[in-house]
Amino acid sequence: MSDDDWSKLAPFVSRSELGHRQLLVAANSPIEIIYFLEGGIASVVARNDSGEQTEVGIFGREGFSAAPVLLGNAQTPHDTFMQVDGGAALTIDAAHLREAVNASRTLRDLLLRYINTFMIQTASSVVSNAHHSIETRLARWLLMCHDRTDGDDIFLTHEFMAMMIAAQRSGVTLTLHVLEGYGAIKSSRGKVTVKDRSLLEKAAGDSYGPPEACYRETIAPFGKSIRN
Amino acid sequence: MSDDDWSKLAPFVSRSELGHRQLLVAANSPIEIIYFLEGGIASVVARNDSGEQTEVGIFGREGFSAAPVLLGNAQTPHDTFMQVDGGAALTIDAAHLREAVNASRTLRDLLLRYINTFMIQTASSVVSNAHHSIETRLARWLLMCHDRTDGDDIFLTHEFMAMMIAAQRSGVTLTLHVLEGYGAIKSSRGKVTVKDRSLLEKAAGDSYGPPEACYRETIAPFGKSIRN
DNA sequence: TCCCATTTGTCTGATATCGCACAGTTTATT
DNA sequence: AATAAACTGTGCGATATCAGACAAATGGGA
Repeated sequence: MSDDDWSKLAPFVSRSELGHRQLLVAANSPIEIIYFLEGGIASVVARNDSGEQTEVGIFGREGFSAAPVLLGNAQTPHDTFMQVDGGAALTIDAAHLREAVNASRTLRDLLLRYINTFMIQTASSVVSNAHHSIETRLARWLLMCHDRTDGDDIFLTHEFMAMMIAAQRSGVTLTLHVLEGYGAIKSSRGKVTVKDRSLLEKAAGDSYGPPEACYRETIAPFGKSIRN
Repeated sequence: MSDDDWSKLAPFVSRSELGHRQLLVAANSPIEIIYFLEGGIASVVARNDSGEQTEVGIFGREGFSAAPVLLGNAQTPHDTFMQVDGGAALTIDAAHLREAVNASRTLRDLLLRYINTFMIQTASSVVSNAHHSIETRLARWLLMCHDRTDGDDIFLTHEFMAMMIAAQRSGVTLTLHVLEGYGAIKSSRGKVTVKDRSLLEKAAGDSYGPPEACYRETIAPFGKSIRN
């Protein structure tokens, strides 16, 4: 982000420690505060009438919770919450952000470009849920988490991963063992450690890649905040 | 759209007849021309390495092919093509549209709000592909097509629907018979006729609704172009 | 009118995943 | 140290859907 844009935002930005599983955006209620993560991973989740949850996207340091606001909607049907703890986030009032974005074309373009990569990520999930096996989906998802994590440990339970990739918990346990058999990861209670990323990428096949490529091409040149 | 915004765009807008299955946006190549459909239905489709296609979204009269452009990307990993013929579209140069959108906040807000509903639609497809049966997915998809069609006939082959809902062709044939058994539709060669929309909605359950609600709340007030 | 390409109807077995249950293991609590 | 809670390992029948084949029907073009 340019110094100029930052100087416009800075007066309204504060910092907030994020709790475990903290809700950043509640479905169907006005969005007041926007979070720009400093670390950790947040999940955007759709909840259906019977309470079943499905992940439609994730973001970390590279992203923010403002997509609906920047697209002119005060609310969204999805919940957004912290999934992997990561300390704090920069926060700003929705109203102030909207104002700044309308005042600065460069800021607007940067944030909209991110929304574009997020859309592509969601589209990628449509494809994965449609055609890929649990093994492929899990590998893809672990890669996305790894991209947004410092180090190689990802702290999550099987139950949680199951929700994220839309599978049974027992299926996740089984599949983690398979990936572990490849030597791609090491699975232990509440934690998955990435041992050999290239093996994970092999397992994910072409399910992993397009959103990341888009990010590299359209956003990374303007500031490094995602790995690679 | 306001008269003022329209007067700014009008000089650059032309009209173009659309051919059967015409490609509106080709994946991974610069987007030059934006289409605003006057009728028919277009599909946004992801193609994977093995040529398999998966639909990530559809739009009709209410939409346009400019999402990546308006989000600051000159290209996209997805193809967009006409799926149900519908005559013509208004077209405009990507560059001119971008200019107009940057000049007019009201125009920008309107188009971005549409992109928001499109994102919600895609998110909804993530959920469907994750959790819903073929019957539910097909019902949802027929409803979305019906929303964007004049009259009750939807001209499509089973093969095509299969691709759209990520299922086998034979599964679609079977499921159409089931829906026909309910009295919801009538299926004939190359055509599905909606007989009782409420029965279709019942079959779709909560898979259908959120994107449509968002459209009604944030866009419909500013100009009618989708049914209901 | 006839032919041929397209579309649809209907089978078959194979299989990935579900849905659930329950036992074993690890961590937190007191 | 004892107990409870959370998490993981594993098994098994049920089932939706796949994957593919083939025949029947339809409709447009020669």
